[in-house]
Amino acid sequence: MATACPPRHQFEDAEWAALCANGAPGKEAVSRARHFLPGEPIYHEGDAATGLYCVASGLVGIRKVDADGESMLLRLVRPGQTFGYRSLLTGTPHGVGAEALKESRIRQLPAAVVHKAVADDPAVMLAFFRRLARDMAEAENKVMETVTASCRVRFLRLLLAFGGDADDGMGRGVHLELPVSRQDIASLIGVRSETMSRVIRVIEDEGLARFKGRHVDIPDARRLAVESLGVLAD
Amino acid sequence: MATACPPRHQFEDAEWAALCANGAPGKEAVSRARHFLPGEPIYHEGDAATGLYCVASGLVGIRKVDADGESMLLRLVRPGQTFGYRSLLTGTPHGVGAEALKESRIRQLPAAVVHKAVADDPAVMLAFFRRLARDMAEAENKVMETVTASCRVRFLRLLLAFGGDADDGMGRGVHLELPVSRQDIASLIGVRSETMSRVIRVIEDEGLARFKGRHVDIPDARRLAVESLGVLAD
DNA sequence: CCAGGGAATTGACCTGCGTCAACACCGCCC
DNA sequence: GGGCGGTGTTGACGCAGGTCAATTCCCTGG
Repeated sequence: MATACPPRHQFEDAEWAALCANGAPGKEAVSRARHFLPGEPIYHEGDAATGLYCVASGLVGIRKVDADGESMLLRLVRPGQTFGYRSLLTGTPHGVGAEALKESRIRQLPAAVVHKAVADDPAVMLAFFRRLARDMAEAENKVMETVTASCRVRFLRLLLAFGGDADDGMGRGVHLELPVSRQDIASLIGVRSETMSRVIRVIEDEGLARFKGRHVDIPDARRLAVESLGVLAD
Repeated sequence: MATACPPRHQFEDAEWAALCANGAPGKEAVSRARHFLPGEPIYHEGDAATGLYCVASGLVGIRKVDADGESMLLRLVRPGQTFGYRSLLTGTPHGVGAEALKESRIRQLPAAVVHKAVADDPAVMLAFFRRLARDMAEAENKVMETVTASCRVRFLRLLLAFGGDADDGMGRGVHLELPVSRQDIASLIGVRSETMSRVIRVIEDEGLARFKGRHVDIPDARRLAVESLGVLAD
């Protein structure tokens, strides 16, 4: 998946663009923006939907807690992406919670505006469907991975998803920044934070990557990509 | 709308009903039916979508294989439910495969008919969105479960989902039939079949249920439901 | 500058589940 | 009947990763 995306920070999602184009010419009029601090919840599991959200800047995490209070980070929502559309469109309570992971600026579109846009233009609904289909595919991959792949492999794949695949071709050496805390990373791949530490240590010892705070240096991205495929005994 | 088939086995899904009402008055004309034997594939991962499917009778499994060839059963599709709509509507190749788990009768609606129905009536798209939202919620639950719950608990929950919660109130004693082989059950909860056998043995020893072939007797459904919540101390 | 608190790391220990291998069961065809 | 492939069961064993506890690191506020 080669991603060529320089201007990626604004309205890259089709449905949000459609909504703004459709809902109102002066989109600033209907879309309010709010500020959230790290850890601050945007909505809780079980809440009724009140609108549609879009990350203007910062980072949002979609979280779910199960019966025994165990919580897990299901996915990240990056700048330009919308979220909260599912329960808004189905009219059911949120099945997951959303919270700011970094200081974030979140645009919100009132439910009425969204419903009007959906009613006015059938293409909007299709755009949301596509978005949900992508999320669904990712969820299915996640199920497979957590069952079949070791936590080491899952972490390597996450690194790639974070941009470790941005190989500069020959410059040899990729640098990236972890978007969230290690605890959250652990939660994303479904392991304890202690295990996360150990895995990172092993990966450093193998020379696959170096970790300093949230900075990661990957000397050989190609090798890391190969390792991320799992131990398929050559 | 209920013409051809017996009581509950037909068109219970909103979107399929809408399609038939909408697409053609004489629906038998557009909806072809085919027979599949157990294990027979309906479509493969990576195939392009050619139409929409609905289980008239039998049972269908949605399967996914990962890079190393490991395969896993993601969910079951029961009579009356549609499947294959996702890649049809997004225009992308199937991300998962579908196969008959029992001898099955599958109705198929050509892509053109579905697209016309979607274009004619916006409510159809919404119905599909709702369906996908339900599937997505289940996928998210599955992710959580595989990470947090033991395989014993996951199996108990699956039993409940299979109808073990059909408590007759006072008659004390629920009987149900496993819809698939033990290998497939193992695959559904993401464990090896050997582990599956052992878990079943433990559950029998605890007196939670008795297994004979595909028949299961649950003496105390309430107790099983409690156990399925996990080992939350005292 | 130090104190305090959360994040991260490390160690010791234990167990759930995968793996490998052997075996039992059960329908099916010759 | 007798071999036989597929499905399920059982045993022995190893290890990945969870758990508990102690320690260090880092950041922020006084």
